Amino acid sequence: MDRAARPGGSGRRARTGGRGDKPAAIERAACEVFARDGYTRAGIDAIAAAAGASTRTLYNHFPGGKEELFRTVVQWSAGRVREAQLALLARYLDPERPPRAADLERDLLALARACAGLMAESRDHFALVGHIHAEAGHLPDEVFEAWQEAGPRAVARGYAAAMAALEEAGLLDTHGDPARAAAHFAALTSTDLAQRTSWGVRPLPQAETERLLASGVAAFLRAYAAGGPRPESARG
Amino acid sequence: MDRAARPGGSGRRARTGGRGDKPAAIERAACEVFARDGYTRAGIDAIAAAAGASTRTLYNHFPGGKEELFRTVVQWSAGRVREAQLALLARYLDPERPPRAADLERDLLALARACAGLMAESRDHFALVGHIHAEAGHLPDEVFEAWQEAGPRAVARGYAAAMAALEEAGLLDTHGDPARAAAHFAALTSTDLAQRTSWGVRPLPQAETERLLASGVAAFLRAYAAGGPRPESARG
DNA sequence: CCCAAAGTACAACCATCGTTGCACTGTTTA
DNA sequence: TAAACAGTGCAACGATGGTTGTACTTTGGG
Repeated sequence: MDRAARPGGSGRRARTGGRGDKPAAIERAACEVFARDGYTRAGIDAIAAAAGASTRTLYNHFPGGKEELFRTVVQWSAGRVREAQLALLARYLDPERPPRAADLERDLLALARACAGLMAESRDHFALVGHIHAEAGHLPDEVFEAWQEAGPRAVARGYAAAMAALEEAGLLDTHGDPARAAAHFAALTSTDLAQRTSWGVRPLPQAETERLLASGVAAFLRAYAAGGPRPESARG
Repeated sequence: MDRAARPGGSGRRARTGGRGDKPAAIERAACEVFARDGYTRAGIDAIAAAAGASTRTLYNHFPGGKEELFRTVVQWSAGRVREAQLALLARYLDPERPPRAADLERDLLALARACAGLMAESRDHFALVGHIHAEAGHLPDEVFEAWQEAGPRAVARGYAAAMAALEEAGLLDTHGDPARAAAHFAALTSTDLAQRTSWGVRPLPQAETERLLASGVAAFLRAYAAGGPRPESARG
């Protein structure tokens, strides 16, 4: 944590010296390597090499070794992506200004597309998530809990709130459970996509992605749109 | 493969000797250990010990070592569970005798429950699936392909056919894509459950499972039921 | 100039692990 | 009884990999 503020410098140059911030470089590299190889297969040497640092420097900054590095990276990555996801949510489903009914599908689709785009950008993060799930049985409970709280659960709460707001605006009928509706929206868009691409590892053609998202949003609206008129894509 | 028919015995006792079939025991044990630990973390010694065999015996039956053992176990497990899933599908959604409209939700829910039960029984298999996804980048493409063909894709085809049959019977409107409808059914029931339990590794209270399945089936029917009367659970 | 801090290269230690060879023990079959 | 064979215990090899100590270089500031 708090790598920004450290003893020694009142800000002049701190330790972000000439050739860049080593600890940050190590974290980035560790994220890449852990994402690609998983905890067990990932090698300290590979991480250090990817960071352009020596093994010794790595241990100087992360005395806890591989384990501390993994915990740090997981929390860091989860936080980063959570913020990005919540930002997208706020951008496409601003609770202050709910869309008109006719625009709901368009906005949800834009949101789903943006999430898919984020997934493609944050390939490393989502690959890491896959490894976290796979190794769930070997992670200390507190680490798993901390990750879930910092990442998925926080995002889920955000989506639940957005669904509740849409219901408030008369656009959705969540059938009494906004959180469930949010989970179903995720299942019909992100989750399916994640599984098909093995958490961002295997590519999926653009056209297929598009169809997947469109049909997911359409199905969601058929299941959760408020009583009124059916969405456009329900024809036929 | 073909462990049943081997040279040497015309069937009397073959090699399934007094203390049980070693190769089968090794496969079972390997499935357990690979499921629990993943490919990299799993140890040959641990597998041999769990099978009640010596390391040497293991290598006598699987000269390809760890890799061959993994490939064998993946195919074996995928085949077993695929058959079980298709059997459940045939039992609860017999294409020959589609249910009456009023019973559709009941039958789908029974199917989803049965699948969840199978997931709980085949904990090892689904944990293995998690590891396969996580290690997708390190598996030879042919292995990954073979697994997907022997498992998920075969099941998906079965579900798509079932959805088409239900549409034929006038019970569903798949909106032109039975395969997509099948994927959405899976996403709203199994997939969501799988993620919540980290592929069967982490437990989920019975009541929560039940609510998850019921709401998933209900949402699916709201999205895909044929024009007629809304399902019972759609009452606000 | 000297010091302190950060970084590096190198080597070594220790543990784990996949794999193999070997000698030995049973049990079945000819 | 001897041959054949499944199985075992044991030791060893080679490789990998996490970790640490040490001595050396670089950089910036008093």
